[in-house]
Amino acid sequence: MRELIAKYREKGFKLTPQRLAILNFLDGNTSHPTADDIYREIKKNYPAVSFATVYNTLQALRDRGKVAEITIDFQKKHYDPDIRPHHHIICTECNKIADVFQDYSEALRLPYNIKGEFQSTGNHVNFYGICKKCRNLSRYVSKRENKKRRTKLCA
Amino acid sequence: MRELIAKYREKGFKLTPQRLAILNFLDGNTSHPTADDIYREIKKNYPAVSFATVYNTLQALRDRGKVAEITIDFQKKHYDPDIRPHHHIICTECNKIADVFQDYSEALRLPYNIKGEFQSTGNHVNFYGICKKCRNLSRYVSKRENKKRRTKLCA
DNA sequence: TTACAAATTTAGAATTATTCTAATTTAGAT
DNA sequence: ATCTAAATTAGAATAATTCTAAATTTGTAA
Ligand SMILES: [Mn+2]
Ligand SMILES: [Mn+2]
Ligand SMILES: [Zn+2]
Ligand SMILES: [Zn+2]
Repeated sequence: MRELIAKYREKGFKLTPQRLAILNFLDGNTSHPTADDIYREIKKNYPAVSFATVYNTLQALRDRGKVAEITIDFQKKHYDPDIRPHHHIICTECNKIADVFQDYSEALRLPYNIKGEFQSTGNHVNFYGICKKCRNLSRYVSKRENKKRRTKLCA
Repeated sequence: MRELIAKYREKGFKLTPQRLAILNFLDGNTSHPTADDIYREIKKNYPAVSFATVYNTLQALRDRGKVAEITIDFQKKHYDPDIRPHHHIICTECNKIADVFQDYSEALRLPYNIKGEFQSTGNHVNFYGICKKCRNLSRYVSKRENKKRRTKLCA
């Protein structure tokens, strides 16, 4: 945490109590929170905190490459304080997200027709699945609203 | 197109002129349009068409597994009338999206720790890159707003 | 054909996530 | 202690999407 502070103080990143709370919440967090998740958490200790502050801080961190936004949820952005390259798996029942640390770059070669059109700079894999908890629940629950499940282009 | 109509008429899917226009626009379309793209296109021939109709139709198609939504753009949903399993590459400069038809499932094995927690049902790869057009442009344009580029968890 | 119920269309309001604004406060430097 | 740039705040603005309720249309069956 000490180092965190030092790390951010450079580059005119002012450290306010609100920001420290946000930084602290994010540090080592593997839950991929949304802005709202963060807001509700920070509000516990800083009841006057504003939504704008959360967004401002996230933008500041994002612009400095300290958090990543992940494209996995249709409704809202999720933030990831772990900026090491990695992938994600999301439970299609409860939307729980987990990290997948594994480099597939070697295997993810683009087909020739694409290589002519695009110069690839990176890749990110979204895995879909059912988490353990939901798998157990589904024993007792009839598979309702199956038709409403989104069509995913899953391989 | 004849078959398209027959295909949708089953299951109480009523075919209105507006829907036919949408179906027609989507049929074989590889541009991954947003709801707004579709709306603006349909409006050319049906100036009175409503946004709600576009969304309603997309929902109906989605619920019947006839179009997929793709998670690649932070701002809005893109729709894909091609529901064969495939992946995408997006230009980080102009957001152009292209299809990547290649099955990487064999290589995309989950690490053991995840296998215990999730039962995987599918995967989707987002590639990032620069398209040919933007690559050429960038010769003449200074690399502005480089700092504002989002941190992507690219491998 | 005609009649009809159920599905669809529509304008506009509502909702939700995110960004912007402008006045006030605060952090960090001197 | 002073000062300025940066950060905070409430609330308004924006943008994508969904909802509502009344009017219209479709497909079907008499
Ligand atoms: Mn992660
Ligand atoms: Mn596609
Ligand atoms: Zn789950
Ligand atoms: Zn491009």
